[in-house]
Amino acid sequence: MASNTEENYLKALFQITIESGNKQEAGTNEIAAHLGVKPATANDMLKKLKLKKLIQYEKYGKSSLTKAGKKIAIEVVRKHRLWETFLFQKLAFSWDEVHEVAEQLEHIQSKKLIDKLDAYLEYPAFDPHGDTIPNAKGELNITIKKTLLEEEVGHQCKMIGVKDNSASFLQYVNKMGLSINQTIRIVARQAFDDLLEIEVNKKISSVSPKFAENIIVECAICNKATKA
Amino acid sequence: MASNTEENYLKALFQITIESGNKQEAGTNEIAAHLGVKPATANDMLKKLKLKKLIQYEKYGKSSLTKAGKKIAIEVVRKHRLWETFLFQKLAFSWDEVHEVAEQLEHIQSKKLIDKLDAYLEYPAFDPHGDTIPNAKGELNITIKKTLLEEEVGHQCKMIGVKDNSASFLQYVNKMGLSINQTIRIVARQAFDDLLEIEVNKKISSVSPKFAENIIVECAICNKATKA
DNA sequence: AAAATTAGTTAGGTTAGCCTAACTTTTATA
DNA sequence: TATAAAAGTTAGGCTAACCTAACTAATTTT
Repeated sequence: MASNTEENYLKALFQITIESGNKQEAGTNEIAAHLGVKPATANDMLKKLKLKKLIQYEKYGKSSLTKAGKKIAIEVVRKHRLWETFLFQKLAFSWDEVHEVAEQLEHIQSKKLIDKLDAYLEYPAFDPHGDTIPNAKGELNITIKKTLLEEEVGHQCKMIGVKDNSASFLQYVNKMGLSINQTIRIVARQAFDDLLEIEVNKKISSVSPKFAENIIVECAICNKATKA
Repeated sequence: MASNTEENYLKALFQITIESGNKQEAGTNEIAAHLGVKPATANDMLKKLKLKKLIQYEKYGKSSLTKAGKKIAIEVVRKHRLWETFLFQKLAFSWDEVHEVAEQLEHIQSKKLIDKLDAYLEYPAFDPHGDTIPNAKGELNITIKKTLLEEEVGHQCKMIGVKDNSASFLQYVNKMGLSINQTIRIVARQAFDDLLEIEVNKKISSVSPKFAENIIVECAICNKATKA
C-alpha cells in the first residue's frame, strides 16, 4: 500500500509524463518543483519508489512509471476526478473550488467507496474541468478537450464543463439552454464579428467568442479523426 | 490546526468522557487503549495537547477537554456521522461498513464541504447507528438512543436506524412498513410471548423481541422526561 | 575543449508519531 | 499500614518526510 505522499509522487510523475507530454519521463528537479519540495527530498522518494518497483530510475537519469506505478497513479487520478464531479454536480461547488478539496479526498482508501461513488454519479466520462475520468479498470480514454471556440463548423459536440464559474456566467449558460452533456452543433462562424452560431435543442442562437472559450466541449468526430 | 492524530485523540477523549459516561475525565491508559497505542505514546500527545490548550492535564492526573478541545472533537464527530449518513443513504453502504470509511473521511478539512454535505442530506439528526449528529454550531442534542424493544407501551417513537444490516432483515423491515424517520406507536406488549404490538401508518402488527432489538428509535416523550 | 551553469546526489539534521524498557507514583489489598 | 498491583512517566530509539549545505555529474556556453 502506497502512502499519501507516495501517491502524490506517482500522480505528479503521471501528470508530467503520460498526460501533458510526449516524453515518457521526468527529471528529479521537475518532479520536486511540481510537488513544491526540494530536489533532495524528491531524490530520496525516487529511490524509495524504485525499490518498491513503482518507477524506473537510475542515478543521474530521468524517472518513469512502471506498470504497477502507473496503475496506482491512474487510480488516484480517477478518485480525484470522481470527487471533483461529485462536489460540482451534487454539492454545487464551483468549478474553481473543487480541486483543493479533491486533493484530500483522492487519498481515501476504499475501493468500494469509489466504485459506488462512480455508480452514484452514473459513470461520468469527464470531470468539471473537462478532463477524462479513468474507468474502474484503469482505462483512460484520451479525448481531445477543447473549448467551444475551437470547435469546427459543422461538427457536433457535447458540453462537458465550463471554465468560468461565476454566477452571472452560469446563469447566462443556463439561459442559452446549455448544461453538462448537452449536444451543441456549430452552425456557422461569422467572419465579420467572430460570433458563433450554435444549435442547441433545435434552437439556433449566437454567442460571443468570450462566451465560447468558457465552454468546454468534447467532439466525437474530432476524436475519431485523431485516432485514424 | 490540529493534525489527524491530534483530532483522533480529542475525539477519543470526547467519546470516553462526555458521551459514554458521567465522569468528565479519562486516564492515560484508557485513552491509549481506545486508540490502540501504548500509554507512553498517549502520554507524549497529552502533553502536547495541553500545551496547545486543547485539554486539561496534570502529571499523574486524568485528562479532560477544554472548550477549544471540545469544539474540535465535536466537529470531528459531526463530520464522521454526516459521512456515515451519506455512505448509508446515498451510496447504499450497509450499516456495518460505514464506520471504517468514515474514520478516514472525518479528517477532510473543508468547512464548506461539510456544511454543503449537511444540506445535501437535508440536515439529518441521526446517523445510521442512531447517534445524534451535532449541528453546524457544534450543538449536540443528547437524546436517548434505545431499541424498539426498550420503548415504553403507549409511547410514540421514531425509527432512526437499524442494528442488523443483512438483506433479509432489511427486507423484513421494509415489509413492516418501516423506514428511517417512520413514526411507531407501541400499542401493547404481550406478557405471554413477549411479542410487541406496534402501530405503523395506522396499521397494527406484531413483532418479535429479536426484531424489535434491531430497530433503533428515538422517543420525544422519554427525552422530555429525562430533561425535566 | 575549458569554464560556467544547471541538474542531481549525499550527508547530516528536524519533527511527528510511534515503540520498548525501566522507572515512579497512586491505588487497592492483605 | 505495608506491600503488591495498576497507572502513569521518562529516556532513548525508530521511520517517514521534510530540510540545508556541500558535493558531483551532465550540459551549455564561450
